[in-house]
Amino acid sequence: MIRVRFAPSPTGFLHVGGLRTALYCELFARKNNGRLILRIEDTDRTRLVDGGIENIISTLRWAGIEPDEGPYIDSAGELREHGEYGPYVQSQRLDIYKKYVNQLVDKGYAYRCFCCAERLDEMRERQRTEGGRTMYDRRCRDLSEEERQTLLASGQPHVVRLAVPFEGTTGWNDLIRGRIEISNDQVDDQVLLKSDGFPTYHLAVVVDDHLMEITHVIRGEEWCPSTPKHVMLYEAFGWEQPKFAHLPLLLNRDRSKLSKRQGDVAVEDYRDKGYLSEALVNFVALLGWNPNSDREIYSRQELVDSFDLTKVNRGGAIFDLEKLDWMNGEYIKKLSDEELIGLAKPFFEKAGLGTDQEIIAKVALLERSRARTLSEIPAALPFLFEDPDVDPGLLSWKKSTVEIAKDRLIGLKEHISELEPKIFDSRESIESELLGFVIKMGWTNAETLWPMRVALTGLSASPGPFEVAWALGQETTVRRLGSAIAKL
RNA sequence: GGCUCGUUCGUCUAACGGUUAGGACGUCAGGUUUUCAUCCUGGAAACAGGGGUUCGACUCCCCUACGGGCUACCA
Repeated sequence: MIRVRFAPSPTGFLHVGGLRTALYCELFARKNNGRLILRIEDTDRTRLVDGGIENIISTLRWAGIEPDEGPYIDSAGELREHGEYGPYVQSQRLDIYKKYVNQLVDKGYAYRCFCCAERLDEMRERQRTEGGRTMYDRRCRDLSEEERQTLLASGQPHVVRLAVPFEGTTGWNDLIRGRIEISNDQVDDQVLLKSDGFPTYHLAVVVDDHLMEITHVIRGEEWCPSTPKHVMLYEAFGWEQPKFAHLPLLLNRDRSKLSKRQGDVAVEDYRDKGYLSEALVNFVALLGWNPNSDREIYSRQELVDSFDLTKVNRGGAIFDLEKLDWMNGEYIKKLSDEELIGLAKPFFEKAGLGTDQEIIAKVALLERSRARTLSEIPAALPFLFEDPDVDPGLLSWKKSTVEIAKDRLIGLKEHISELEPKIFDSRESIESELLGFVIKMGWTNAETLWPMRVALTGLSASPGPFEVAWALGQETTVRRLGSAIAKL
């Protein structure tokens, strides 16, 4: 049984890079009929954020990622856990780590270190000025049993460090990168247990992955340098190692690791800007991997079916919004009317444009071919909410005359004001009615439709006049035609 | 600085060692259209550089350059 985990820290929001990692974990699990585990790595108490766990869970859910095990939010909004391998929150597993770290100390794979922060800082400072690598000098590794007992008895705070072998090399076969080997003399005597009794990432990740029977560790490339430490821990414990797959990073435009400051990195930022979760997921899935076909748009099932971890790229990918915008527009076009209206509604409320279902529906449907994000829909058609200030100079079509514009507007106004109100009930009926009228009158499209559109919208670019008339309704349409005529 | 990973159009990417190096976004030019958007057609645009290996290298090896990551009692 394949078991993969997504193991974020609850630091306040889900990073889009984290979303991609979670997605690849999910695709891999589903493809192989395995299980996806969510584990919360909250061993750094200084970076905890209230509600961080709930935020991760709900954001993953928004993206359509539902772990099989781990913390979840029940229908009553309570945080609970499911699965046989819990607890799935590391801060609730402290006793477990303590037990295993003691095993390591007993067997000589780890040792207690009493060095204080000041000494470590000084040491690194000196190492830096000497131009070499900055690593713990292993002073406490050589403490005699007597010295150690004395320090321990004195209540001196201490950490537990991994006793890295002095010689040799440690490596692993990365599913994405192939064999990676690192000389042991480059590996620091990593702190495993902090003086506050919390484990560091390195200890906790190995213990938990083993206990939770994780078969594949899928994580970001930034973990490559510390993977030898993890391999050493597996060896020290005598545990079978999982397979490792290190994903390429998501990058800023300047090719540095994707970060705040250079744009939005929180998934919720994209949600709030009006990106559809399907679009964001589709986009992010194709950053670093693709199904080797000429298509760009894939359903979730298609992604699952074609996913292949070993085909993931090795180079980092710039998170470029232009293509995301296009893709989001494609997804908006595919939405049903009901879906589009439902999704657009919150953005109207946020823009302070009310919750009038009818007007939201009209705006959303008029904008669907234009919109790249949901948030730009409410602001796109201001003339639906109040009468525009029409520039008289704009009213006649560029290749026509003011006289013709005025004549057409008068004709349209008279005709429209005499129409049965129910013709305005549907977009199709009003469009075919007015189109038929223009043809019957023998008017050419341009010299008629341009003035009408400008009279109704005041804009040089907007949706077509008939659909705008439908959206405005009979009364407003007639009124605006009237005030435009008065300006000519 | 040390260690390590990477490098195909501007961007995301495809290409059993044999292709006019393909697609998509963006861009440019046309077309459809009352305008914008949509839609259609077409164009420009890439194998980082140098050595090998090979009958033949984008594909394999080495070097260089450039870029990234890591270098915490953070993950």
